[in-house]
Parts: sequence; structure tokens; C-alpha cells
Amino acid sequence: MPKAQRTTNDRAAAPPRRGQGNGTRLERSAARREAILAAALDEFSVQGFAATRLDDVARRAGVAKGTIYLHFRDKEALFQELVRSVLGPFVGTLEHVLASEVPARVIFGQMVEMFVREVYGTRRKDVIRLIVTEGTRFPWLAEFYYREVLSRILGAVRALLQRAIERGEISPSVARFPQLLGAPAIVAILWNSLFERFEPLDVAAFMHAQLDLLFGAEKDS
Amino acid sequence: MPKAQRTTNDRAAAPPRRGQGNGTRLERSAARREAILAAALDEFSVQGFAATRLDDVARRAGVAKGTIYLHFRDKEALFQELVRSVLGPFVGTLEHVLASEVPARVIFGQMVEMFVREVYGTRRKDVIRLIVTEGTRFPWLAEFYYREVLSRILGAVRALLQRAIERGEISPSVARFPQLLGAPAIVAILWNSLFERFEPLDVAAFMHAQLDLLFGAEKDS
Amino acid sequence: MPKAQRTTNDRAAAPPRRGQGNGTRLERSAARREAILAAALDEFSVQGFAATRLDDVARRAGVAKGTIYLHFRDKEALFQELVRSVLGPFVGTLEHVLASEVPARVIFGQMVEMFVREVYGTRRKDVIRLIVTEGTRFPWLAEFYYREVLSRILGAVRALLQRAIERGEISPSVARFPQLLGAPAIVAILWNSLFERFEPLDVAAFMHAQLDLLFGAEKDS
Amino acid sequence: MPKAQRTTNDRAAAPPRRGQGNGTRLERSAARREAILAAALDEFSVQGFAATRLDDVARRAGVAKGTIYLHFRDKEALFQELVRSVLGPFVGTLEHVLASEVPARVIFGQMVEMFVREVYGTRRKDVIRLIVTEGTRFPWLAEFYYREVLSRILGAVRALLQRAIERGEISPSVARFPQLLGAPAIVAILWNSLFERFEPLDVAAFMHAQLDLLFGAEKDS
DNA sequence: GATGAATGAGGGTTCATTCAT
DNA sequence: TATGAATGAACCCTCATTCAT
Repeated sequence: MPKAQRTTNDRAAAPPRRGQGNGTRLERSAARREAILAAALDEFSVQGFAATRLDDVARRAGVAKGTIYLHFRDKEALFQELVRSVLGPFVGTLEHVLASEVPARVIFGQMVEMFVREVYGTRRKDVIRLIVTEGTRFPWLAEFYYREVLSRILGAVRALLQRAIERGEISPSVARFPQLLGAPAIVAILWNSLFERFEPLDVAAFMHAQLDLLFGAEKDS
Repeated sequence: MPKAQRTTNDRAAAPPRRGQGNGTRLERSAARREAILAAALDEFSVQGFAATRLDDVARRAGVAKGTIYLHFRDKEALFQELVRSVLGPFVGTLEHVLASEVPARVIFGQMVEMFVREVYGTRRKDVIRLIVTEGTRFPWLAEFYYREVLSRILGAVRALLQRAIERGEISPSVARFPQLLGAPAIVAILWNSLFERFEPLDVAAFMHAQLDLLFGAEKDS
Repeated sequence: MPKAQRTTNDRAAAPPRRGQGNGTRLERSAARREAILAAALDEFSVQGFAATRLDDVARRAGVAKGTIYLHFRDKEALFQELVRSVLGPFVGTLEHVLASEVPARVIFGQMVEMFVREVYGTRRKDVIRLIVTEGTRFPWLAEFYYREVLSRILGAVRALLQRAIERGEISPSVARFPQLLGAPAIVAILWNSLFERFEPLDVAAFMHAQLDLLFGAEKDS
Repeated sequence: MPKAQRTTNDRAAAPPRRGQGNGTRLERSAARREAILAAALDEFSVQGFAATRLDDVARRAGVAKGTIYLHFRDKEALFQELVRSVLGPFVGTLEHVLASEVPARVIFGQMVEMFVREVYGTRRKDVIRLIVTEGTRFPWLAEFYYREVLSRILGAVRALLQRAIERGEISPSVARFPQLLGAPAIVAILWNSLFERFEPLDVAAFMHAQLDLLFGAEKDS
């Protein structure tokens, strides 16, 4: 989406339908909160944090500007909640997959598939991008991502690689840099966000190519 | 409070010393321009384009706010000149290195060394980061980088890989994604800008590990 | 010091009295808009468009600076709306008066009275002055005034003079320049705005003197 | 000249021809001063005082910005000198003409011709306009014009009208408003500056029509 | 004298945040 | 609870004025 100018009047999902029976007061409040988070992600992704106007977030969410402040202390808290709400629930499932006992090659194959489906194909991709683009301005952001996501994944990957080395599935030297496994994922997200219009990158194939380097080329795709 | 950390009163190198014999008028004008560019890079790198105040750039460069406008049309032009001035002179040297006729493995080893010395060890690293962080908001930025830098590098790398495959130095499958060679470089820059305080990444070793994957482990590093 | 006289802290009519029951929200919004227009007219009339600070307009209107932008796109739009809001409603009444069937002399006498009461005695006088002083810098302003006001008045006056000539009330030669009837009105406004402190000009008498020239001296005033 | 956008690189009369023998140092200084005054009049006339940039004046005059300050204390002093330099020498000649002993009708006929030639056909017209447009913002301007020009002209005109009345050339009632004689002149200048593109006004004919009203229609055009 | 780079106060405009309804 | 009009601090950019050359 290289669009830089502002979209004006496209709101999120359903029209407000105020005063109708679509849920209890609590449910409606929660739905509003979600709508705001979704709208904020849209805007932050395109404009960046600093250049995003809460006015636009509110319009896109179909709420009034003041409503945002009923759910979030300020713009930065909204950003923080956004990152947590998108990434938080995901962390648990990651460790689960990595703890499996099947061969490393198979697990990493599953990881690629999972990344493409659950990250690259979803809004999580945008949050990952936001961490890269806003991380230096918001130390809590880099820290949150490192502590809650990266360190856990890397820990699990290190354990997995250790087992793979012990089984002779992989060369010992690469275990020093588990980041080598994640690098193509990050690069794929960034590449397509910046250069897709010039030269699109096939994310899954790209990641598999890196797996081929690590484990030797095999049957898959 | 969207103001993240904000450095206040550190100016560039030498104090102004108005009216002294530090160069001709033209020389001092050029020096000021450079000081502004350097200060802008500092600020843009930390705050991002949108959150950077030209006031801070001016203070850091040791000039008055209005002086910026003697050298650059507006904030975005300053940004544009910044990217061009840092990357422009570099583009030529890149192709020179990649055109060498020694074995691919050797060339890529030189590339790693060159990247560490000429990019990671310099302000160019910060400009690369800016392209990643601001590229979606400034289409000209992504386009400039793709046309002037990426496409040229990738073209040369592809040619190099082709020769390497023909000589049997490398497996044919990887030639499809020359980006695999650059991925560790980008990831290393981003990793250390975000997570160095938690877990620093040895850039050279990281890149060499990827080379080992491509060519098989060897003597170097 | 290009700041001529500058009135500082006199605001409009009533103090803000926020949160009190002075009208519905819509009424208060409209009242604010009017206050801003009135304040803008005051400032523009004295300082001219370019030298007027919106800060001063806001203070005089008793609102914050940002409030102006809730009602007007920018400074020039405020100016435009100001001219339209003051002159617009007046255009219709003009033609009505000129269409009367009584003798020309009587109609022009009524016109004088109407001008003194409805233009010279009101803010419309200031808008007329603004058209003279800012008309060259804002082509839309001169055009608006010519199309919406002048050409209509002149058309009606020409018709009226034609009838007067046919009835022998007036010499044919003057019909060529209906502007001769309006000239004293314009000159009176300008004279008193510039030289009243030295030598005030009796607007009604001045205009009647011109009528006397056209129709011959008679009973009135 | 309804042109609102700025003309960029058209300088006044002769190219600088620095270092050539076009006069003594004093002569060249005086020439520069004149060039600046001429350029200032051009710019002030089109943009108005407040919106005129001394940068543009300097460029149009073919001098550097700083040079203006060698001749004039500040922007307002430049404006003041401009008005004085254009109108000052003219005042004397006016009184001379009005003191003539020929019939009033003849004198006024000469005045019309003189106005068209010496005012409307010259830069003096622009200064008159500036007095109208900037007079409220600069009290000294209105005062200067009233004291040095208007009061003198009106005095002479009053005396002339008095004589004309005594000779029966004119009705006594009009002597009360000598401004009636000048009104068409002012209105003609303003009309053509604002509305010439829609409906040009023949200045000489317009003024003669007013004379015809005062003295009765006669031979002259 | 003449220059024009440099200055920095000032003004138009934006937008996060508040609060009366 | 939700609204959105109102606020005012902040920021980009301009331009009158200065001053070292």
C-alpha cells in the first residue's frame, strides 16, 4: 500500500446502528474497543505512529474522537494495547509448535506454513512492521517484543537446533545464529511492503529456500 | 505524551565562532550544509521523519532554524537530499566490487567485509534503516532505493550466482533468491538498532554464517 | 516595525461563560461563527488582510485560535465567507428598490437614505472598503463584487436613467456613466475612513449634492 | 494587474553593469536609490505593503537585499519615502494651475487633462491607490496626504468655486462639496484597478461628464 | 559602499486531549 | 457512556533585519 494521501470516509466493518439490540452494553463496549484497535492498526501501518491522526482512527472505527479516550489513556497507550492485543495471544501457540518432537526439518516446515498463514496473511504482519519502524522511538516496544516474543522463540529454536545437531540433522556451526531462521521472514515482510510493486517476493518459497540451505534441498515445494 | 526520548542540547562538532577565519564563505556554507545533513540524519534516525523537529535539527547542527531553508526547500527535501547524499556516492563502488572475477565465495567474503566497514560502521547504516522505516510513507524513497541500489546489487549478485552455479560452487536452487544473501545484512542492522541492549548480534559472524550455509563451511572467521 | 496601531485585549461582547445555559450547542456554534466573522471584519478593516493575525481575531472573538479552523478552512476562506455573509443577503434588497416605478429623482433619494442607513451605518461599509483595499490581491473578491453587486446595481440604474431620460427628467449625456451616481458613496466611505479626523464629510448631504447636480436642486435636504 | 502570484526575475530598468563608468559614486548611489523606490512602488502596488517582500523589491531593483538598508531605515521608511518622492514634487504644480484666472470651466478642463496625463498615466496613480489601501494602517500616510495634497487642492478649488459662483458660472449649492470634483478621479482609478477586465471606464470622459453636470453640457468631448 | 548568508521572532495551521452536553 | 466542539501547545516555514566579508 504505497498510498500516502489520507483515505477519508471508509469506516471499518458494520455501520453503527445505534440504539439497536446488538449485544449488551458490555458487549458493545468491547466491540467498540476492538473497532478502535483495528482502525488504529490500519492507520498506524500506513501513516506511522507520529503521522497518524486520532481523528482518522475514530472515523475509521466509526466512533467519536472522545470515545477513544474512554478506552485508552492516550495515543501511545492505544499503540501499546494494540501491539499487546495482536501479539500477546500468539506467543503461546508459538512455543507449543516449537516444542514438538518430530524432526527439526519438519517443524521448521510447519513454522513456515504457520508464518505465512498466521502472520504474513494477517494483521500480525503489520504489527511486526510497526515494531521495526517504531521500535527506536518507543523503547518499551522493542523491549516488549524482545521479552515476550523474540527471546521465547529464539530459546525454543535454540533448543530445537541443539536436538537437531545431536541427531546430526544439521551442521553445528549454524546453531550460533538462530536468527538465520527468522531473517527471511522479516525480510519478506519488509521487502513486499516496500518493493512489491517493483518485484514481488514469494514469501513461502523464500523461506523454504533458506531451509534448504540449512538442511539440504529436499522434496518440498 | 508521544515524545519518546528527546535529546535536547547537544550540538554538532565545533561551536559557531562567527566571523572567524575558518574557510571562505563558500566553504563555510558547504560545511553548514553538511552539518545540517548530519544533524538531520541523527534526528531522523532516532525520532523518525514525522516526529523530528527542524528546531532540533538546527540546534544540533549549530545553526538557526531559518538557515536550514537556505539549503533545503522544506523538511522532505532535506530528507531526500540526505538519502541521496549518503547513498549516491556509494552506488558506484558497489557494482565495481561485484564485477570481480575471483570465485563467488571470495567476492561475497569481500562484500561482507565491505558491508561491515562501509555500511554498518558508518551513517549509511542509519539511512538504510530510514528506508525501511519511512519507505512506505514516501514512495519516492522506496523507489529511489530499489532503482539505484537494490536492483543493481541484485542484478550483479544474480550474475555472480549464475557463474558460481556453472562452476559448481553453489547449489542451483538458491540462485532464485539473491535476497538470501542480503537478508542477514538488513536483519543485523535492524536487530542491533532494536535489541542490541538485550542481546547484541555480531554482524560479520552472522553474515559469514549465512555464507557458510550457501557455500559450505570453510576457513574464514 | 511594520506594526501600525494594534489593539490588544478587547474581546467581543459577552465573556465566554463556558458550560452555562446560553443556548443549544448548535446555537452557540452559530454564535461563535458570527463572533469570529465580526472579529475578523474588525481586524481586517484596520490591519488589512495580510497584516491581520488570526491570533487577534480569535482573542477579539473570545475563542481559541483553533476554533477558527472549525468554521473556516483557512484565513482566506474566512475572508471570503466574511464578504459573502455581509454582502450576500443585501444583494436581493438592492434590486427590489431600484425596480420601483416612482420618478427617478425619488428613487435615488431613497437610495441615498438606504445607503446611509444600511451601508454607511453598518459593517457593510467596512466590507466595501475591504473590496477596494484587497480587491487587486484577491481576484475572486473583485469578481464577486462586480458580478453580484455592481453589475446588478448598474444594470438597474441604467434602466432607471433610461426611463428618466425618456420622461425628460434628466439630461441624456449622463446616462453614459451610471457610476457617477455611486461615486459619491464610495468616496464618502473612503474619505471618512481616512480623513474624518481632519475634516469629516456629511455623507447624506454629499450624495444629495450630487443628485442636485443631476436633477437640478430641489426641496429635499 | 490582477496578477497575484509573484513575478520572479524581471528586474527594473537597466542591467547593473557593475564597475563601469556610468557616473560618479554619488550618482550611482542616487540611481540605486531611485531603482529601489521604483521597484518598491511596483511591488507595493501589486502586493500591498504587508505582503511585499523586500527580497522581491531588491531583486526587481537589481540590488542586494542589504543595499535597501543603506538607503532606508526600514520597510516602512521606504514606503514613506516612496510616497513623498512621488507626490511631493507634484503638489507645487497643482496649486499653480488652480491659481489661474481663466474661467473655472476652463481650469477644470485643464485639470482633467492634467490628471489623465500626470496622474492616471503615471506611477502617481499607484501611489494614490496606496494611500487609499494603506491609509488606515499608517496614520502618517493619511495625514501626509491630507496636509500636503488634499487640503491644498481643496483650498484652491474652494477659492476657484467661490469666484465662479460670484461670476454666476456655477450654482452656489455645489461649492459646499469641492470633493465632488475629485470624486470621479478617485473612482476612476479604483474602478479600473478592480474592474477594468470586466468593464473598463474611460477616465477622461467620466471626469468630463461630471464637469458637464456642474457647469452644464458644452462643446468639449 | 555593497553583498547575501545568517538570524530568530512571528504567524498560519494541525492535532492530541479535554469536558460540557 | 458517547459525543464532538473547543482548546492551546507545538511545529513548519517566512521574511525583516543584521553583519562579516
